[in-house]
Amino acid sequence: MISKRLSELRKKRQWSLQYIADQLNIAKSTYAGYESGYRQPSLEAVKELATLFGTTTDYLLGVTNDEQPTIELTNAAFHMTVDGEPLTEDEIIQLIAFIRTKRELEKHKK
Amino acid sequence: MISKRLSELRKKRQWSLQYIADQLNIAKSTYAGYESGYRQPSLEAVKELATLFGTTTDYLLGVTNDEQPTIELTNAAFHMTVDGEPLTEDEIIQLIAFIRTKRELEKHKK
DNA sequence: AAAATTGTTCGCGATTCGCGTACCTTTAAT
DNA sequence: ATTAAAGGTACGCGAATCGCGAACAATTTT
Repeated sequence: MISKRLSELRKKRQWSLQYIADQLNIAKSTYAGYESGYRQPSLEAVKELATLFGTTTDYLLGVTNDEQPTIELTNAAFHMTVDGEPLTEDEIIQLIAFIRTKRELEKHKK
Repeated sequence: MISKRLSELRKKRQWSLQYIADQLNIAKSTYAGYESGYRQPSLEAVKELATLFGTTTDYLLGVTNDEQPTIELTNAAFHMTVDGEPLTEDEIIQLIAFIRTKRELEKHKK
């Protein structure tokens, strides 16, 4: 799974194997091994690759299929901030209501 | 890092080494090695551990420090949904404005 | 078409894995 | 209090896997 993800991400960015190897300070053949599935990257390498590609380790490992995670706001199983300030329970509720109301209005406009 | 995280999460849940070992189908000593730092789990094991603990691999690996990720809404580097429907760019902008305005009003109320 | 860059594969030595085992500590049962 | 059971820690062993360098093919650049 990770080999597929790495290969996709690298090609999308048009980066060479050598470039990535240089960024992580590993041999080209080592990184090539990750993509071919011949080798598995260390946990440390996985972290660095996620950072380099601007994605999450969950995506690289295939825990999730979203390169940028998708968040369902009605499941408050996570924390949100605006301008660094955490949202309160109430604010989240109002926010969801705001979106729902707006959508309801749009629907009738048609 | 991962050893520290695993240890914390397990203790918080009051699970035994054996219990986790059974869940992942590995030897108790193998999992114990993860917590002591004597061994590193395979990528597959990391995935399963994240699922078992209901957290993310990013947290286990120390990419993030939030067991439940914190999302800054003004960085739209991710996707959001309400009732399964993705939010549009505009909706996000309005939503942030909504929160900011509300906070501004609160401030003056005091 | 020659040179340079990129990508693929593989053998080697070194490292690290997972397991079983042994042992100590803590908890539960009698 | 004594014993049994369960939880936790440490380590040796054989097997598996790592990272690297090297050799070579494929592609791109000059």
